[in-house]
Amino acid sequence: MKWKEYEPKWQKIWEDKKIFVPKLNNNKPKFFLTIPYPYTSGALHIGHGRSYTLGDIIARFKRHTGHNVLFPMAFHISGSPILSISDKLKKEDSKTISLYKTYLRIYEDSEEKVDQLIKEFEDPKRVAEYFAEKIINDFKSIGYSVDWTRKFNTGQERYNKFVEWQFHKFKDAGILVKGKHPILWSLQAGQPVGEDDIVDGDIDKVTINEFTMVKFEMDGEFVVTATLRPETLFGVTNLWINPIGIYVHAKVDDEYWYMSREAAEKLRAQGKKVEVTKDLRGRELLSRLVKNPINGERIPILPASFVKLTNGTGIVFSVPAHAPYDYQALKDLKTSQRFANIIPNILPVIVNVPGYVIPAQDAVERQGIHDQKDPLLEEVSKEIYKAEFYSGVLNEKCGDFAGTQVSKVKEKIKGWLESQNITEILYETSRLAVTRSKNTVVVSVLDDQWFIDYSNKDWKSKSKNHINKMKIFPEKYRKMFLDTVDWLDKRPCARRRGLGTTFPFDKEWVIEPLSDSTIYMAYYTIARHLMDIKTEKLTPSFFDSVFLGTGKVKGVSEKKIKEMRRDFLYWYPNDLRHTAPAHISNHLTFFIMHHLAIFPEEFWPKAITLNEMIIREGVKMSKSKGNVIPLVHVSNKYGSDLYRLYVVSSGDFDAVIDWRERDVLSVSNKLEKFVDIIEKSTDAKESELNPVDEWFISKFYMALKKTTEFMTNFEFRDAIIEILFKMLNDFKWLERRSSNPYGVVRKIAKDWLISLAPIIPHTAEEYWKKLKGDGFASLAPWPKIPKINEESIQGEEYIINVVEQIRNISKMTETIPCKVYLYTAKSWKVKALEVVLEDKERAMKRITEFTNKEEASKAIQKLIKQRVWEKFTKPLDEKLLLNEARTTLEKELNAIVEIDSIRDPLKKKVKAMPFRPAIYLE
RNA sequence: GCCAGAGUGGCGGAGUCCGGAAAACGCGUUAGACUCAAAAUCUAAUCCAUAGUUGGUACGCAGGUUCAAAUCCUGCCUCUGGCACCA
Repeated sequence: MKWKEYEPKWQKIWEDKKIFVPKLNNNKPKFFLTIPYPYTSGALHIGHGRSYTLGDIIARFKRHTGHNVLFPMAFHISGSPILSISDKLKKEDSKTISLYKTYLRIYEDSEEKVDQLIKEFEDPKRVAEYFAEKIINDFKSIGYSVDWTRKFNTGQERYNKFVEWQFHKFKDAGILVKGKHPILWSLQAGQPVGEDDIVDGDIDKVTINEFTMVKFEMDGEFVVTATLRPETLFGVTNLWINPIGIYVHAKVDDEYWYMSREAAEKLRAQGKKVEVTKDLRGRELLSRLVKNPINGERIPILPASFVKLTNGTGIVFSVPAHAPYDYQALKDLKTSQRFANIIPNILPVIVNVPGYVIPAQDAVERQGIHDQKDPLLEEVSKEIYKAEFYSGVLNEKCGDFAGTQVSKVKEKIKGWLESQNITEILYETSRLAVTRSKNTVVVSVLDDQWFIDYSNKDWKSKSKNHINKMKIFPEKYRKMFLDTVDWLDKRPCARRRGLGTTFPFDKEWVIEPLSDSTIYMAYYTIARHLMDIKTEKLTPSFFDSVFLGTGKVKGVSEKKIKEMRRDFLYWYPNDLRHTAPAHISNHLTFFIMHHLAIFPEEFWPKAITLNEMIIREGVKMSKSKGNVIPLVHVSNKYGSDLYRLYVVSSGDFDAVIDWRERDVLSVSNKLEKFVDIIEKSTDAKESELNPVDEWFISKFYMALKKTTEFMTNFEFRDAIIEILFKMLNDFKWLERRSSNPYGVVRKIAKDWLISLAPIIPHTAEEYWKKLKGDGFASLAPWPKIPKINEESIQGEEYIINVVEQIRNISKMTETIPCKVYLYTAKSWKVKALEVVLEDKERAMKRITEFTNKEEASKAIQKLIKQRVWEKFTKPLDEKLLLNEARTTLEKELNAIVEIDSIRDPLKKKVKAMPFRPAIYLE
């Protein structure tokens, strides 16, 4: 792996000569490329590297094609992860300590240094700084052509000022709103919890479900049930309570409610005033009658063991015709003496579903379920729910809602019930969850939450319009963007904890980490200037004047503002943003929509490209599996050019690629071979070209032509197959046929290097210098394609085909020939070929021009069937070609070759066709 | 559950947009060359049949449209990803 030797050298030279730090230049088109800045909580791995590598290849290719390229980078430190790392280290959480020790050992040799850093990491800023610095080195070691002079991190005050400006713009645009919002909350600690705080939160995600609480009146008080299917309220026959469960009687705001003890706690967390007046067992309420709030019907409270106290309010209403659990519980109760006379005996069907009469009963009977403890009930409930939701229609028992589909009317019914004061909302976690410090996770409702209101219709349609105009690659992701715009609603944009920018309109809040990273590409354009301006001068009107050309600025010279405005106008808009598809449903869509909300149209983003992830030996890389390859190991273990080449050659952007050592080795061998050929060619003398040499050069430029197109379209894999893998195969043939193969390569060596330079820049640079190329390979213009000699290609392919045919026959007959007879086609057949090549549609009409019309017609049909025009433009002088190639053929076949000999024992000569000589082996 | 994407040799995958000789490129396997030997490299073979440039079978399952379907349409099965406070 030679490249490992010269890679660091070139990285240093590039940096010293600042060749990737662009200056404003009006003689070239500009190209501004960004990739989301990395989050600096740990070491990056080869999967992250894939996106940055592909982005770098784009940047480099654009430089070759005459663009003035800006490719900057910065770091993200906002949000809770870095903060919680420091917290956990402070609390001496052993898991976190050992995880971070492993991270640090990637970079540090000495254990003392590791211990010292663990101590330092109790300050979150140190975590962020440390990894940012390491990531810069990692990126440099892969050869990324980044302009580092514009780097920053999202915790810096200057950047915070910029984000504040962004939020002022949102406020002006009226898309910043305030309201209630449910969040996951630690009951005992009284604070929000994130996924990383919850036990197994990363494996089994906890989400928030919205239950509807229905209040059933009983003597001026309420028995409160909870449900996910409020539309079934029309078919209620009774309530279910768990007889052995502990319930409470409590004053809730101004009413008295019965519910489980857990429910009381949850309600309190959700902002209700709850005073428990007494505890009671569920059985104490059995047989009592409550009033159905929608029709005044009096229904009994009955016992059921399936009712869970931790779920909802611990009391549910029973809809036996539609809920399998209810149906079964009722059936189980039939044997009970005590409730015999109050058990409802009709099952009111309120939803008509094709395929069912009484859905719950039908399903339970079909499955042969016998009691309410049967686990199959869970499955059956899902089946019924699905069937009713999609194909169910409410019937005449449902008042004004009769005749409508469940799926369409569900939300309406919910709203109606709420407006009638019959129901209230109860938020519930999707599963029971505890925090790492063993606190119960509940849902709390914040009532002063700030949102960005994406539901704005104009904004949505403007966004969709623009997305349709953008270049998105791979194209298949476009629909995902459009869908995201459709379902985006109000989204909380500030949080109670985490690093980042203080929310400008309420200092208790911090701007949420995805919302602070959507228009920062604009910040790059002026980042260098901002370094000499005092933070307090960076007011909203300062940014107005730089980015929008509107505000009046105090304390910053007009000249400076003008310079910044000029830089911004030069570089903006962002020509391309490259990242992973995982970001579509949030970051990338915000990126687009926020630009639309703040900037005029000429500054809206132009294009987005996306690439999938990397797995290793068939399995996902993850910390827990311990199979992660950190980016920092790449340059030592494989070398950067190999990594880059592997990333490109093993899959298109939208394919998940598999890092397999075996394949890496094979790509390494290819690269080695290429380096070897180029190396040898640097000393080779050029000589006069033979036909086979012409063939190779023509093939090269054909490949280059395709490659140029592939590179332009981001089809890097196809590009590398054409210009490297196929050319290496062709070189093998050249080596066998040509008297001076390396001299031939010498002729195209520089062009070959530049065509590969975006992908293997170090190798390109190294040999560019050896070949005495001008300046840097990284900045050299993309090679031009000369006129291609197609005949030389056709002639050589003809010979290759002849060899193949001879081998074929030899294999079939299992004979190794010592003499090979080749016969070329007769001249009238060559004429038939000409006729076909001139105009294949009219060929048969010219049959009259031949003496033997029947034979000619057969020959023409055969040629058409063979589609000769696809490979050849005109007849070849086959006899000449075969004679020229005779030595090669004899060497290849290890036999004597005779051309158009009179000896023809099997009468093969008559079978010869143009391009397909007849063959006889002896 | 909702939304999206994907199912092609022993394997990774081209080809699907826009229907027109499926399997490019790579891996693996087999044989040979070079080696004391191994690795690497090179040469050849790798769906079946065949003195050849030809015929047959095959692109998740079941249908449909068409002269022609991996490609378009309908239904089904399986897998993967995203789903909002996670960066």
